Amino acid sequence: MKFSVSEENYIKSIYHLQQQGEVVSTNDLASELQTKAASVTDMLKKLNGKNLLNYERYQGFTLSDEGTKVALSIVRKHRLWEYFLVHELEFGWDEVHDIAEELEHISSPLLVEKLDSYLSHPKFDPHGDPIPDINGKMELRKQVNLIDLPLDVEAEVSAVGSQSTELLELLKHKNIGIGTVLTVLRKFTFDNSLEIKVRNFPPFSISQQLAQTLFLKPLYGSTTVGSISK
Amino acid sequence: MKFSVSEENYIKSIYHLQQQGEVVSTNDLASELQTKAASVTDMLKKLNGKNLLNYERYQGFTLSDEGTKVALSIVRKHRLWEYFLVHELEFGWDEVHDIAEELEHISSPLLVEKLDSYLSHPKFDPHGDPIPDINGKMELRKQVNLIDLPLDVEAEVSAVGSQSTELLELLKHKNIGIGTVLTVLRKFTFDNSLEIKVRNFPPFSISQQLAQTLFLKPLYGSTTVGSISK
DNA sequence: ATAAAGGTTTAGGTTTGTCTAAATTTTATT
DNA sequence: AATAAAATTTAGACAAACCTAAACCTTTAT
Ligand SMILES: [Mn+2]
Ligand SMILES: [Mn+2]
Ligand SMILES: [Mn+2]
Ligand SMILES: [Mn+2]
Repeated sequence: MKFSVSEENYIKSIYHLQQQGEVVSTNDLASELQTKAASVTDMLKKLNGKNLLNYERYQGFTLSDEGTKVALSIVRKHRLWEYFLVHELEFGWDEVHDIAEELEHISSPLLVEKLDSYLSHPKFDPHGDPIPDINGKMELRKQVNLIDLPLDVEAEVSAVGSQSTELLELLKHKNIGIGTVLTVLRKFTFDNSLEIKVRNFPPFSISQQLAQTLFLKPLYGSTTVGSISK
Repeated sequence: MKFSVSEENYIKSIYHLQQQGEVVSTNDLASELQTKAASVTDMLKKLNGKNLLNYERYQGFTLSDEGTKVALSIVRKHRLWEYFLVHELEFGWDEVHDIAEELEHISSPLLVEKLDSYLSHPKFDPHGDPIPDINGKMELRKQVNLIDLPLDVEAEVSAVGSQSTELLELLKHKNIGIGTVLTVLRKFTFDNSLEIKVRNFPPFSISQQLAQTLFLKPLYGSTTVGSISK
């Protein structure tokens, strides 16, 4: 089955929203896709007609098994292309999202598999998110939100919770990226800000908003499953 | 200025038709794009409104300077991606046209330039066609049609006149590709077929239809400018 | 020179994906 | 339980890119 760019973008967005809160609402999807609720309803009818959704009027919706398979294949393409752009073409990890948003719709399955081999079957994209294999299986990296990281535990930044330019600009300024190793020195309850330490830098502080978008993998033990971004 | 996939496909097709016969007709463009003349007229009005064409009702049309610039940038992307697919991803040169037909519409100019660097600024695509540089300039390879190649002159296949699967299947069967060096041993006037010799193979014969789609670069001297395919 | 043929454009529709405004259903509040 | 608020769907329109059929030019042939 072949889908339009629009259909694919809807399917992928539903997939991402489901990662957070099980059932998805019309308004949430509209705001995710920067469109209007009425347009979403139209598309829901179409996708439901193609058996990609579990959908009951007024009750929210989720992807069917078939829909999930389609979503995972788009996510696979998106993350493989991001990996290619960063590791082969030398883009910055903060520049690749919009380009991958287009490349993910190229339809050749053979292309995807050749690209995957060419890149030696990478397991994670440049934002730390796992790349589904051809069957939709992917590694679940054990991640902790920075907010939940205990004091003095060394951990490596492994994912960021959004790809907004604003966030990536701030991370660049603070010299934080995927792979950065840090520990939390203090937590301030007044504003939930954190004092953190990165090797070779003096300690500095991070706002609650920023900490909430960072996911880390503790270097020794201490495992929790966290949420996952695009 | 940003154009839709459809607009870009029209612009590129007009460019290719112009390479053959100066002014382009509605019907020719319709058949090139596998669409109907009425649809072509609709699009001509649109492109003309954007100053991409020289168009007068009933009189045919050509690309304006602006239109030519747009066309060359799409051709550049198409051929760079084909080069990438063949030389990096190990596709056969007969498998890449349709994928490049999609990739050529990815809109990031930075991506194109990074890809060009990554590939070390190739000058010709896998079908022997020249790749325009960022300013639209490209090498004009001196080519002769196989029909016009004198007897016993060694020449290298440098371009094929179409990308149809049927043609490429036949070329594969005969072990002819870009780079193949051959000489013409005899010409038969009855059916215009040719007896040719490729190094390490016994002589074999080629039909007029096939010879007409092959363009070659003589290895010593003997220069003519030939036409150019996609 | 006129008529026929061929090529091109216009008129009027369809599909896809979007929108605003109005109607409907669900959920929250008193 | 009734009402107000919020979320969702429906109704009706619109632009893009197609289509068929009919009308309109241009070219070719008698
Ligand atoms: Mn996309
Ligand atoms: Mn990513
Ligand atoms: Mn194309
Ligand atoms: Mn080519």
